[in-house]
Amino acid sequence: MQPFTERAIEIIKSIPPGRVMTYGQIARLAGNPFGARQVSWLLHSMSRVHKLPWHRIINAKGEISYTGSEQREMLEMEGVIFTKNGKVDLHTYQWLPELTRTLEEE
DNA sequence: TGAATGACAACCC
DNA sequence: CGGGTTGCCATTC
Repeated sequence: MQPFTERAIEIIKSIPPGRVMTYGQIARLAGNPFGARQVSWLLHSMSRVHKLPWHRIINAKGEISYTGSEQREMLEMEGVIFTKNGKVDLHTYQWLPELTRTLEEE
């Protein structure tokens, strides 16, 4: 298992409810600036054994990629509001592990 | 071993 | 803003 994978998993697991992250964001934090695709691969591959909040991972456009799942509903259930375009306001809901506690304290 | 694929991203038109 | 193209990386056939 590569460090990238482990770190990515750690990051994903650290995403609190009602928050989302983009593939690229995770990839960079995990050490692979261009590993956005590996994150997606990682997700549907590892989510089987690991209990990862895969539904909190969306693309850079703030939209759901894997339509055909209940991802959207799951997020809405956690308090994420979708625009009429079916997108998420990243500026509001994107999770930033770097800053954390300071900003997100309500 | 080489080619194709993927729950993406950035860029260009 | 939408659609098409290119780039990057790891996995699978």
